[in-house]
Amino acid sequence: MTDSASSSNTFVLGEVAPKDVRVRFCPSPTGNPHVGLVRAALYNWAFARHFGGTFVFRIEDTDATRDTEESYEALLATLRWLGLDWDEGPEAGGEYGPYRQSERFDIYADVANRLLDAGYAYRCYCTPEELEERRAAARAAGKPSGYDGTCRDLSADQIAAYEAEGRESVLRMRTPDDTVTFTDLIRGEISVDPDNLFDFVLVRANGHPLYTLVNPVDDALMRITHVLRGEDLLSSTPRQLIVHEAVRELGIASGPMPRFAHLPLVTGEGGKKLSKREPESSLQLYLDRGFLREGLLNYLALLGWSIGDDREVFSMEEMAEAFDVTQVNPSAARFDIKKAEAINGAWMRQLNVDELAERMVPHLQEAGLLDHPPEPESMEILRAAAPLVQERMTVLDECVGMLGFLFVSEDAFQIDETDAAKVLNGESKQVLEAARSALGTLETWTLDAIEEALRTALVDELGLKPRLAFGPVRVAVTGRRVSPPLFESLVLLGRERTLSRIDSALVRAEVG
RNA sequence: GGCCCCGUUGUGUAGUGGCCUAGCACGCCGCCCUCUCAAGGCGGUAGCGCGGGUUCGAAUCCCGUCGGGGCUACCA
Repeated sequence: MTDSASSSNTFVLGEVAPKDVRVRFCPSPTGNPHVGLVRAALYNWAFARHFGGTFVFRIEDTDATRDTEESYEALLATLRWLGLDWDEGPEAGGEYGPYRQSERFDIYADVANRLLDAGYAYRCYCTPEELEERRAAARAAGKPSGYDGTCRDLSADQIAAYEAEGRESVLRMRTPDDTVTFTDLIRGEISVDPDNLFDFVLVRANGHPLYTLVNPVDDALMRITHVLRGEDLLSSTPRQLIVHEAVRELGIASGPMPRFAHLPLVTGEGGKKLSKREPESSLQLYLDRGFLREGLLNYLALLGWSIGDDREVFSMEEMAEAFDVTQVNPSAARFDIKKAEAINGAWMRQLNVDELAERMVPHLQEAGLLDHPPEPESMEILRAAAPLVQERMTVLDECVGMLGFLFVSEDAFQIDETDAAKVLNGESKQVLEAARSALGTLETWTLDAIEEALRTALVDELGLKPRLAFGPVRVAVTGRRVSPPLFESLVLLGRERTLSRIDSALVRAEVG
């Protein structure tokens, strides 16, 4: 280990032994998993694996009006698919469970009561309308618009009066009159003075706990040592630190305070935070297009972190080995689909061909080109075709356009109209006729024989430039101007289908 | 409005006071290779937001300024 790495470790770990590191990924199950979420999961995973610690997966489903079971399922499926394995959490268990907060409401109720009894929190009877009015006034006056403390020190009589009135109340945390300071592992010291810390709601009027309570409480109870999360949560950290201290003072939890690292936001086109409503943020989109898990993860890792050495393509094992949270770039990173595709392309080329063939199967099935399961003969063709398209694809779904001609039935075979218009015109007729007769009389259907026959007939005898010679044949047989190498394609297609497609194209050329 | 964070080519980054006339990758442009498209090779384009300090020396430290972003809920 280098000197700088060991000093960085001291800074990051403090008194925590590497194996005792505990981090968590705790999304709320609303909507589709998006790229920012996955990046956070990845960094937490890498951090845990780097130190040989524990990666906890927790579901923050405390808002019944927004959380959905589908989203929960999608979250699990996504992490599983990506290979970001968790040590504790849903379906994995663990000694600090349950890991779905909706199953922990009794715990939060107990903590809330103890906070109230000990005076760390108090009941607030302000109505939403009243709050909104005062907020607007404060804002208009150029002052901070946080809670003004109206119910902070209510007398017993006032409380009785409100209760008699039938007013509902929320539970509010009483924020101490001290500056809150903490050291962010990425950004350094951050402090907020008491004038900007306001009493915040812990429990709704309906008795359901809020994130402000459950997040720090569970982090404390689950003995989380490091919190790596998005920068959008930076301003809630001082409040959480206050709750952490309170639960420790009350003996509800013990252990060191967690250290925080706020990851840079992942932004979209306009430089704004990528919200889960925007389609390009949806992970599903990238899965459908056939991004490789290795490529997607690799690209996401690059959004805010670098492995150094002028190197960008690396495995998750290599990332875990090298990951240092203090080296994460604090500024927001823009999601660049072109770069993501380039990294994915690098992984595509790195895959062994049988693996590549396997991974193309679902995409070909989705397009109706392969059966469930695929016929053995089809798999043979696919495996033979894989090396031909491997360096021509950036995402798996491109195999549908690139290899469809090999699997489509003859009556469903279609030629791209735009390509046909450019290449299959009147002049191409003699090319196709020459190709037809050269291939028709071929004794053996092999790569060398096909190439020689075609070159002789079209290039030598007709005197055509190669691109003009092979273009019409390519379109006639594969249906597109862009295809795998022609001669190899013909070998895989077979003599019969090749000749019949050329015949069809000839008919078409005559009509056109 | 208030609070907080951030600021190296179009994008992601390397850089932690001299190795920087700022490196790498993607993108873009050109050339080579070539049966298409890719891949590959070669070359080019473009950056330390600005202004002050500190220092023999600053992309690196300090201050200010401008710009961008986040938060500002009985969401997380």
